[in-house]
Amino acid sequence: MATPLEKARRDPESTKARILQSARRVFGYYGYHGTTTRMIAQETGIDISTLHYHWGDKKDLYEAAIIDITKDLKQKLIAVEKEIRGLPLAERMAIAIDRMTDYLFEHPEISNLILLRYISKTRYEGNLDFKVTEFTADIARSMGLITDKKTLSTRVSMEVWAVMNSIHTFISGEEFYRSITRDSHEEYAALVKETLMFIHIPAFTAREARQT
Amino acid sequence: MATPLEKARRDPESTKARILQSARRVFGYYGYHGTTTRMIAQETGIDISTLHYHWGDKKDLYEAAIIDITKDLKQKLIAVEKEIRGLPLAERMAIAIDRMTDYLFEHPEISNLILLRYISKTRYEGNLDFKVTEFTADIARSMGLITDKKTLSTRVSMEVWAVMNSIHTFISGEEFYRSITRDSHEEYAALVKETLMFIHIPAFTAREARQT
DNA sequence: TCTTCCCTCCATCAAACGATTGAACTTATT
DNA sequence: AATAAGTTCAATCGTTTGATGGAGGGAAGA
Repeated sequence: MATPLEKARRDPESTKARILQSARRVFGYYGYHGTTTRMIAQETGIDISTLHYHWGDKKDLYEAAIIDITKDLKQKLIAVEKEIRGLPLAERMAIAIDRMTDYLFEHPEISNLILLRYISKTRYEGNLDFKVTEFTADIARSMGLITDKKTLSTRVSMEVWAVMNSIHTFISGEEFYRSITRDSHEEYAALVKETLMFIHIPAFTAREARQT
Repeated sequence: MATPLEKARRDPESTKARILQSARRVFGYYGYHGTTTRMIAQETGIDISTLHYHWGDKKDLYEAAIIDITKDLKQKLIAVEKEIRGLPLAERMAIAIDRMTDYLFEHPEISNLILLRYISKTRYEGNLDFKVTEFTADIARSMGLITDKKTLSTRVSMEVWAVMNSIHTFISGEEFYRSITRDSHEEYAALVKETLMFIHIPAFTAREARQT
């Protein structure tokens, strides 16, 4: 039994899937309350009632968008993990940062929606019980901080969270930051990678050096 | 000639100031569009029309709240800078992180509102031309990354931004994060400081060591 | 051709929202 | 006491918002 979301992910040309794509972008840009169903309908090029026909009410569509971006992000993380497996720590982190920033710059709404969920609250009680824990464990394993999921301490997940959020804030903050520096997107993206590697790699390699 | 905001900051007991305080909290918690003027009025314990009498329309109040938290943050940064001046880099950063996290945990709406401005957009064109540049320069000088404001490169301001945003995300994300780990506030705060120092200090001290 | 099912839009509703009006109340000044 | 200025609130206005009902259209099968 396929959920509506799974059907939409399989057929990206369908109206249902196009609504979801628009929803990701608009929700990511303006946040939940800053987005109206009319905005999403207009972005998709359809009537509001068509939107409600496919996705139910606004809250349902929002939650579908959240789950959708989570799946995309997880998929990407698994791909990156495959690529860096076995490499030395510094190299592993450098490649992971490079790939993830590239990917998130192409899909900034992922970073936007994730950060918005951390920071801001909707006025409706959301019933999305996120599996952030196992999600974090995936990254921790990928970074070589733990060997299996059972040993994930709060301290380690905190470190993983710091690295991920550092990337997300740079992606989400591009428009704001570039409005000050007047850099091009390419300059900004290069600067982001440099800075992320400069800050995050030394901490983890230094600890590895201490431990061996 | 005192602006309305300056008057409100001088007399914290006035209705006008109490509205501003409520506005900071509610805007910070729900974001601009997630906040209604009625919510702020109720939080303050007054009627909506009183709110409009003192602060004009919603947008004006929002911008006053932004300016207010910016002034508070700047004031705190100056105080911290005085405290750490002359100390070695690692110690300087450790104390700065300690003081800033303590302060922001007491006023989480500051972190919330700052991050929300980076990430999410309001549907109204904001005319707050922020002096983020000189703001960033203050911190850079405080961290000992530059000696005077003129030499602030984009790269250095990027590093400053990364550190500040790292703190902000941990402050703003407390509720979200603790809903998973079930830690107490005290445990969380200690963990945040540890993690922030673990990640951010090595990068800067390593570079200092290379340069001397 | 007729029927059925899926999909789309027009028209519309009730509730929520930002904002204003005008009356009443308080305080300070003369 | 009388006047004026400053402040508060109940009532209300016009608009936006989320959501729905019902009519129309087109494809597939009988």
